[in-house]
Amino acid sequence: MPATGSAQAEAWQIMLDVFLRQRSRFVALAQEFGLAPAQAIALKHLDPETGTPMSELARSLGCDNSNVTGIADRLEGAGLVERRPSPTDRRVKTLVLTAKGAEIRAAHQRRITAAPPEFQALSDADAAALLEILHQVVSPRGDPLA
Amino acid sequence: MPATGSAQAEAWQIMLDVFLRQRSRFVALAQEFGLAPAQAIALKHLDPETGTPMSELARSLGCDNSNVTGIADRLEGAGLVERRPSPTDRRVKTLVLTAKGAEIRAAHQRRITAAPPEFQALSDADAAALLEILHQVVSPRGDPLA
DNA sequence: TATTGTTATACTCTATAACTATA
DNA sequence: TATAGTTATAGAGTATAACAATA
Repeated sequence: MPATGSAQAEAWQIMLDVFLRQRSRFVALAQEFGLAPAQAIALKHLDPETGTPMSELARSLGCDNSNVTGIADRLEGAGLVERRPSPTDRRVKTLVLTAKGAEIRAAHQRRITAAPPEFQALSDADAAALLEILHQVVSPRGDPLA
Repeated sequence: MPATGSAQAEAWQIMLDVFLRQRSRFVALAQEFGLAPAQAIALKHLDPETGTPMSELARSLGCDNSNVTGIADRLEGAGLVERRPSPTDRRVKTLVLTAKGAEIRAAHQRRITAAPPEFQALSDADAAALLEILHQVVSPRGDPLA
């Protein structure tokens, strides 16, 4: 069923289609690293330098604090993160990547950010044009699509 | 951290970013219709004309048959689908949308396919160019990104 | 009073394995 | 033998509500 309406709407609908088709790929890739999908997303949101307070992670993930407790439990159980008390606020626990966690996070990021063949097949000119247009949609700074 | 490497890879990485940002939107939208995320995706995959055999739905969703049993239970409990025996194979049950299910499916599709403001803001020329390039990535026929 | 993290509870999604009824 | 759907079981994600410690 072809998208009807403006070119803007049609483009969006194709993007939606791409999302949907990538879903199973994302799940399978996370699994390759022994991660459940939410765990992979959580790892991605952890600051590799400073670590990230649990409540901040909850906000990044758009979920409840109580949910993060369980995700952190499992990541900690797998030896990928560590709960560290905040020096400035004794209520806060900061999730910090272990060496193993940092390694897995980086490897997963490398794999997931590698362009699929269909993107690699674009001509340089098309890729450059695509990049420029996407930059308008997701402006480098600011709150794109938020 | 800016994407490094080819324009192809950079474009892909921006697409990934858009996916991630849409996640919570998708969940919230499904919830507006009283649907869990997987239920919304299942509804989308049901053929509104003929209905869809449960095992075919399992393949579309990339999950096990046993999983579809539960999803179908809940959709049926909500009065959105009906299990109907196949006339040609007595092992098969076809999931058919009820009137209410068809309505909710259509309304949800209308909402989710509406382009976000950032896409609507593209110039007609940019939108047309984007559309053309995306068509190369997801070719109208064939197995894009599969 | 408000926030952080936890616990308890409940529901959904998911897979595996065992089962049935068909084919 | 193989497939379609179910059931049982288990683990993961999610939210709400209640709680202790801290701000």
